[in-house]
Amino acid sequence: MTKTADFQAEILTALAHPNRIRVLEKIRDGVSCNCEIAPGLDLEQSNLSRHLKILVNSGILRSWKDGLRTNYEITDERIYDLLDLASEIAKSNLEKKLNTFEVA
Amino acid sequence: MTKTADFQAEILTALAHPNRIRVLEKIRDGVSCNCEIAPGLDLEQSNLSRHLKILVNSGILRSWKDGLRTNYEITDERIYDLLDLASEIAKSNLEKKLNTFEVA
DNA sequence: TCACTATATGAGCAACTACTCATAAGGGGA
DNA sequence: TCCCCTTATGAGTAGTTGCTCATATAGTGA
Repeated sequence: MTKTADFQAEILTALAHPNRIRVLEKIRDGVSCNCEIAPGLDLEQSNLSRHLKILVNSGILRSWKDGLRTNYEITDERIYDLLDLASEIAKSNLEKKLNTFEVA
Repeated sequence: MTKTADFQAEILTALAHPNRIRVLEKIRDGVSCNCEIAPGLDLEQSNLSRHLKILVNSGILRSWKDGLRTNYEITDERIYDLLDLASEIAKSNLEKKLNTFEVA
């Protein structure tokens, strides 16, 4: 009874949303408080708050309060490696589709 | 307007299910037909068929017919690297949780 | 041809997700 | 103290997902 797949799926599920990926890219650039993450994402404040909560609950982010602000930090830099890999794979996928289109 | 995040999320969404991860682990050691993937997974035939379809539609698997059988093959070996990374990250996450438990 | 086998798909469903609007919680400064 | 600011949460909802049962499709061999 492999439970590994369940744990892997938990991480991947938390990552599998475009807005959460964008949030992580923002945090990657050193930004850390909620209010700095928001600009450019076009998300309702409550919606962003929930996405962040999902990332914290899954163990991908760590958060702490600093006065009014809540700050966020990645817990494991390998998350970025994973996202980069996903990006490369997605790119190859698209290139393959393009090729079959041109050949057809 | 970053669309990259959408493509990344597409791949990750396809991977983010324990049963699909188990399917991919089965396929990992080579080409496989539906009937070889099924044993041990405890999935309804129709359910397995739908999971496979999701993996094909997302470009993760390639499929072809051979008589009655349908065979499946990974399109990009880096998918396995991604799954391995997810597994390592998940493991560290659990270890961290365990530590905070012991310290508390 | 007919029966058998392997896979795919239609329909229905409970559960879940992402979202929005409205409100609550709680710190900071005048 | 009172008001303002930032973040979190309750409630409601449309859309999606994963699953099951039943049926359809299509290749194979007698």
